[in-house]
Amino acid sequence: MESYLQKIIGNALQNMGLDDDQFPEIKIETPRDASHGDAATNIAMLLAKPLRNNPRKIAEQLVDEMKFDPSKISAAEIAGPGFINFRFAKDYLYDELEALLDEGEEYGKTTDNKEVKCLIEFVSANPTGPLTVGHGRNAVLGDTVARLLEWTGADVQREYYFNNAGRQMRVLGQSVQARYNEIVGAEINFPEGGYEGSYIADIAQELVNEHGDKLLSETNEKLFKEKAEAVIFDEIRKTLERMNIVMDSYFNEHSLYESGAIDRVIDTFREKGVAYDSDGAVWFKTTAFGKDQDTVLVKSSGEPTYRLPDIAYHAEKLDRGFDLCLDVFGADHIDTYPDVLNGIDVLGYDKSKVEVLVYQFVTLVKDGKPYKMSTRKANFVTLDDLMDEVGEDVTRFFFLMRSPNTHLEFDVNQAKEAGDKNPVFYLQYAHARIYSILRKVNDLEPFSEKPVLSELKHPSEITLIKKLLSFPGAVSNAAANREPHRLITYLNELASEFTSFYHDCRIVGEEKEVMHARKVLAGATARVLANGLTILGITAPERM
RNA sequence: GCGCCCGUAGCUCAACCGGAUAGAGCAACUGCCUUCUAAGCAGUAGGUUUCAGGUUCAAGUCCUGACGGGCGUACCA
Repeated sequence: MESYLQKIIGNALQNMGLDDDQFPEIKIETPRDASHGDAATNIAMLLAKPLRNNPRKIAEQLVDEMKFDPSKISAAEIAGPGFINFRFAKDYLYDELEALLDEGEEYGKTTDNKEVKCLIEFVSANPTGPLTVGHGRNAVLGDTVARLLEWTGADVQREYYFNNAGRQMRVLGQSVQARYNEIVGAEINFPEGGYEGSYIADIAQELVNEHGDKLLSETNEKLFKEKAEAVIFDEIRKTLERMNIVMDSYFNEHSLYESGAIDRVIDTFREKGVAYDSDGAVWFKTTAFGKDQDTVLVKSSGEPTYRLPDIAYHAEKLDRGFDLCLDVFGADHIDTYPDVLNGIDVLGYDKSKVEVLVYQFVTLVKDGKPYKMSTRKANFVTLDDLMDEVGEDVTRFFFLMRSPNTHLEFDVNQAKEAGDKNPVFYLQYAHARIYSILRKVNDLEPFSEKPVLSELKHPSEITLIKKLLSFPGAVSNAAANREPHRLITYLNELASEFTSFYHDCRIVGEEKEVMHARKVLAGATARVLANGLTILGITAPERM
């Protein structure tokens, strides 16, 4: 419809004696207020200055010149300072509704990102402990953006990047070793800044069960570390699965050292003159890119900082042939992003293929009070705990509810409410309610013939149809902005339009043709709700 | 100090590329269950979009400055 309108407006402008390059892009938007029609353009106002004419006069002339198909557009009106408002013909709505029904589970898919090979890296928590609420937003956001991209035609790979070689992992191994020693009654050497969570003791206990006290002879933490990593990763995978998230690949940072990718970055940086030695360390000349200070790539101890593998990792991803590499991370990592982009740029990659999705922090609120969390101090709330308490659907929904770049207040009390205080149920309830009606109608009346959709003419029916038809646009808008909450906003509006229809128009007991058409409309609504909830990774129950 | 994000109803937040009368939910108030699910619906009330300038036909949205909050600013990840 949008391209159709652009075409007829373009033709009209040419009839007025303007060439293609003499007028700006014709933008079609949906007016906020339904009384302003179904689509509008501001083109007359944009032309007011170049044509040195009153926008309303231009609009009048345009409408005179415009030739539209009455089976698609029923009216074009001039309003306000010079908007041209269009109204869709009912026949158009019925045709599109029929197309929606044909597409079924596929309805809402677009080709915006067709042929785009995309890698999205998210979660990427090192295996030092269970996933926490903080990781939750990352996980759900990443997965849902992945789903949105898939719905718009992209080929998406989900990747988890981790590091099992650093200092933190060593401390983790030492922490487990200390607990092991504690259990078998030997001397405890709990490391400074060690991990205090109870899961550490659980892992140690497992080792005791498997090996008794034979591991007392271990001189370093290696074995303990490996066990901890295996156990923790297993838990992380389970937690993700519970949230409907399945990774396609796990990428170990360490492989970048083995493949020589790290050395190649340093070498190239030296060649290009953006790396130098000083005080025993290797520095990246980030001041050349506008930063206040240069940045250390390799510490004087010989250990690289995380920036170096980050750069090598992004180069590696682009080597794998992705058109788009998305990173999801919290606001605290924002500073590394420019370094990585500048780094791969120096290496000769197209940095426009790398895009970062930053989200702000989550505050867990319970009984009106915020929680402070740290994995190391073990005063965190795990994602599993949260899901146990409020459920998987609610957890996903709450993480997606807000724009990624605002702080998220996760109110556990509100999330726990099974009733009207909880926004998740509103969508699920509308879906279940439709199924309840459909069950009833199917019992009463088996419909074999095609519905007569033109029976749908009540304002609530028409409004609902229009809302259903804007679903693909809502998906593509959410995908383009990488903002799942936009889809939630849409689904809330849809559920609300449905309840108005439910309120105004009965289905069961109506005259046969009307009942049939309304049943089909309700079914289409359930379809769109289900498709939307699928994108969000939330179930669409048939009974509640 | 510098960089990034944010400031919208009592609270939590929407508002697509700058568009027409700034919208929801919660909380408050008034009604509605012998009729398809009341986890719902209809309605009332609630706003100088933090402030001051600027850009233009049009600013919550863009620019400058101030104020307030978050995060970062490590030879930590």
